[in-house]
Amino acid sequence: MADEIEEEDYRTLAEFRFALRRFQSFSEQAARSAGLTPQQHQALLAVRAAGDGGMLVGDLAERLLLRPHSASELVRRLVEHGLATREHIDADRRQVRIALTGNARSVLASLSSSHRTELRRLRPLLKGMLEAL
Amino acid sequence: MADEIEEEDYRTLAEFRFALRRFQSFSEQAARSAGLTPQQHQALLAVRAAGDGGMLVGDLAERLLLRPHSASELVRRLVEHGLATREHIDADRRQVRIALTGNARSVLASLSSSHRTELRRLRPLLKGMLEAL
DNA sequence: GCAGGTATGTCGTGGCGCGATATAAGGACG
DNA sequence: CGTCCTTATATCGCGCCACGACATACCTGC
Repeated sequence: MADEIEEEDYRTLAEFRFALRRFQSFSEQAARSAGLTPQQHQALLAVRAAGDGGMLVGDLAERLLLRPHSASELVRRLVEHGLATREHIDADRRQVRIALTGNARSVLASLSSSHRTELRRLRPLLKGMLEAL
Repeated sequence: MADEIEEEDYRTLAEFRFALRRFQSFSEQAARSAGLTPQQHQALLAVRAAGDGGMLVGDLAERLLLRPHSASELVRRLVEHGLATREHIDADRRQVRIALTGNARSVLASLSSSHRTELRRLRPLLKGMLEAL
């Protein structure tokens, strides 16, 4: 498909993936140091980014590219760890609104700050790799 | 740490992660359609990018950010699926050189081509997100 | 030639997403 | 206002994969 791939293209693709893995490895380390699994961190970020109205379980599934029932399990683990609360909404009592606890917001603020710093550090590298494709 | 994170920063970080997940979801789909797990795809790419000399198990671990024994298991699965061969090297018989089979090279060429196309498609989006950080 | 380090491999475990299935609530329509 | 279909979330068992702990083979300094 498309045109031919040359030796250098393989190297470029491999380097790009290596850079992504390093970022994700940084992120995973940071999350675990904060007492979260990487998925829990992503869930907190997604909910927080949705704003004060919070987020429904189905919306979280959509943002994390998970099946709804997997998002449901993830939310259950968040609640177990005191990071989120669940609440049936009145308009449609099948739906569940997720809200973050104060502790979760605090942990996420710290994680987000270090992530922004790391991403700014990696930005030139990543931009260079995107050029090379 | 660093300075304060605002609402918009959360949204930016969340959007960036969402874009990464979409790329990885694309990649995972492509790999599975080609009969590979995502990790197997990454292993093939790393070995191929290392050039004709092939790659040692430990080098693969380093590039995939895995523990050496996890890379060893990954290579075992590659061999099981007819995607790679293993060979002890003469200079140091503890070390194992990995080489790709013709089938693996063929599958990887196709995957790499579609990945390059997809990455070029995503490039403007990703560059925009890097700017926004 | 052996003590200790290094490269790879084996085995059992745990976390997480999924498929299949369940529960519960809303909606359409007679 | 019951029947049936759809939607939103939840439960359960399973499979995959990376890991820790440990094992094995081999190299290397002294």
